[in-house]
Amino acid sequence: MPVDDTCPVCRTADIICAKWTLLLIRDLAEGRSRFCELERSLQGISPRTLSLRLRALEEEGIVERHTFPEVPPRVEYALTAKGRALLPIVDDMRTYGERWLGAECATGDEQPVAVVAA
Amino acid sequence: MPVDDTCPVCRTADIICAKWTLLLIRDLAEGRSRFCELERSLQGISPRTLSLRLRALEEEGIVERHTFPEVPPRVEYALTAKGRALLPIVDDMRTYGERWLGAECATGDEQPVAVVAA
DNA sequence: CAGCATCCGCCGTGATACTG
DNA sequence: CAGTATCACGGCGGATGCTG
Repeated sequence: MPVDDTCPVCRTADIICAKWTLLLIRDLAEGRSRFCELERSLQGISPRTLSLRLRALEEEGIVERHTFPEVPPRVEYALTAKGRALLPIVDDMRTYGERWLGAECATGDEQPVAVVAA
Repeated sequence: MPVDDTCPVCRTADIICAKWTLLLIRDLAEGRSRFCELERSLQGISPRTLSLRLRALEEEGIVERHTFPEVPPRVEYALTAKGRALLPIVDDMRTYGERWLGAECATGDEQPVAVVAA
């Protein structure tokens, strides 16, 4: 069900549209790096799902995993350049959400502020 | 399972992350407006899903529906201002897809071009 | 042409329990 | 702490058939 593999928009969507993924990237960008830390921050996520997301993003080269051979074991995750390159999208989505999905603006024919968008 | 309703990023994601939605918005932006036209363009979509998407976007105020009382019936869809405000996000996703998901750039530590991002 | 109704299969997600 | 294994469920999306 690839929808359209040749479409760059879809390829990007395939990566970031899974549940929790955007939040995860946001938290990673904000400096959260350890498994339990992310687990707490993304309240409600199951360890299984968090693990799946982290693994998938790692395989995409969006997240880097650093293991420290200590006891107790410590693992830290961080965004790669490819991961940080997603942040403008996240920011745009935040801006859109704030402008158009803030409260009761569902009519669509009034623009709350300016829609200049450089 | 609202993940986080208070997060504008998530509210935006809830809208555009459904399957076909991004393609649909893109096609609408490119001028395609009739049901059968969209159905052909989004090859593989079922009329049910297209209808669901269109309705959902209409309820969000992202798409406007114009009915023409003719025989055979004609209906045209178009993006509202709120819908057009999504295009920067789509563009960013396209840009990201082209830069980072083009072919074999999954390592994440080489940036294909510049990552300036205004 | 532009849909809606129904049925069904799939898989993404969550819950829980266990391991190194 | 940092996960994995297993199970079960819910809902999305597809297929088909019919209507105005």
